[in-house]
Amino acid sequence: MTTTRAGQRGKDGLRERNKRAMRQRLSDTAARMFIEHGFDAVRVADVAEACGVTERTVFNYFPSKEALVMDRLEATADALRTHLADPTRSPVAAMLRILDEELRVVEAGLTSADDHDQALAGYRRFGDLIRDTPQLRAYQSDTAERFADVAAEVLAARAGLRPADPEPQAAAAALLGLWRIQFRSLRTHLRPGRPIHDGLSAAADEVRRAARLIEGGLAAFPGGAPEDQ
Amino acid sequence: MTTTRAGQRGKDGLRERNKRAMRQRLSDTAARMFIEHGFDAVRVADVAEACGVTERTVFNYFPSKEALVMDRLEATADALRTHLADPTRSPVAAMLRILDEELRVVEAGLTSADDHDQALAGYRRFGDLIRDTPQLRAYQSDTAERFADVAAEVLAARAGLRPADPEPQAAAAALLGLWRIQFRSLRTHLRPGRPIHDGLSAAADEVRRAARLIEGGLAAFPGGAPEDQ
DNA sequence: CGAGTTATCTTCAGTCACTGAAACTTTATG
DNA sequence: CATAAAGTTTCAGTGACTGAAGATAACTCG
Repeated sequence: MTTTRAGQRGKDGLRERNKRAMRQRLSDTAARMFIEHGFDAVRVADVAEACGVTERTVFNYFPSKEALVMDRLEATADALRTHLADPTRSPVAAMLRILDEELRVVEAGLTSADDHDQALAGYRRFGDLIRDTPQLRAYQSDTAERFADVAAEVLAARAGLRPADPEPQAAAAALLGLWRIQFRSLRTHLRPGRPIHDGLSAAADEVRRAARLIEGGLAAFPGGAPEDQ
Repeated sequence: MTTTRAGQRGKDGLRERNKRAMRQRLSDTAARMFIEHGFDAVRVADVAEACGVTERTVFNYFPSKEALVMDRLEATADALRTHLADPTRSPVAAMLRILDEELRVVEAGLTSADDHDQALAGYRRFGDLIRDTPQLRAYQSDTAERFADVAAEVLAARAGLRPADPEPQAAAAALLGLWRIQFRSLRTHLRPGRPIHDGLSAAADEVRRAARLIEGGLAAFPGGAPEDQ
């Protein structure tokens, strides 16, 4: 069994580099084409041809047409596992930390571009693509559900409960709500012409408002409960 | 334009009856076949053949293979619109009411059967089918997301906010979490051999525990926040 | 009841995502 | 360089889903 040497397995090597490059190229090309012509109007074979490979090769890299562009979400699951487990912060505080980190990633991506407005427009078009494509929204909500399962697991471990117990489940659902709110809020407030930092803090504000509500409880929902009884 | 007379449009008539019967027959047949052989092992054409119609006809009745068996969920959206809007109850109380109603529907369906254990086994197998079929889970979480949008809309109207505001969004996410918990809880506690009413109240208890948490706020999450600071 | 209108079903031909297997090419290793 | 491993292409196929045109059933009205 002539196997790969332990010293360089997994990282360097021309093979690995090519693979990462091709993966990125496929994803970027697909995003560009989907944005320009619409998700349904572009066949996987088209993306493949545009990258000079076979359709089969695309499916060797990505498990589905949707994953071609939604792959980026997968990073969040790790963040959930890492930060939610920290017992020195409340679950809501931990989630806010995760979301703030994502915000900073977005900020870095946008401000590092030559033309901020152009970068913003690109970000926004990608958001539009997701919003306008049922299959991508479905993919996203499926991902969110997996996130919720991860969160429930971590929270249960913190609290000495089982993941299937109602408290971690309910808490996970509420926390994942914050994630969605930030996503939606970014789409709302990040727009060309508006300063990036401005939009980001507007989004962060809305997330904080939501966080305050679920931290303090829906009993405080405006116009909600009859006070007495 | 010789159009249908107003007096009987939409309800009676042999045509409408046949249509409803065929729809039910397709759905039931599909559920039975999916449960027996697995979702992927049954082609839409198989379901069609078993019902003596063409594959094309199946797709005239249902927009997708998944909808063939997941159609039943759609009723819940109406309940959300109706009950969540009631301003005399808190959002959580209103949601509990909706969930309790669904519980009673399940109870009625199960206790009305000749053999309770058989009915329970059938219910459970259907739950297993959903749990074991990624495409059906995806369909369900997509449906849940639409529910959340409805809930956010209604809650925003109650509170004099816009549906996109963070409070209704966060509240809707938390409330929909309760729906999922009840679903999961029913699957856990409803099992052949256990009295139906027993399983139902166990499920109701878990939902109430979750409701208490989100009503009072995640600040009370066990082992959660450091008390001071 | 019979003719005409309309809704629905069937047939047919096609698109496209996705998969498995086998031949072939490129990269890594001794 | 020889050889193994990994990656790519080619090929052939499955199955969900769609549009269009013709056949059939059900409803309307005279």
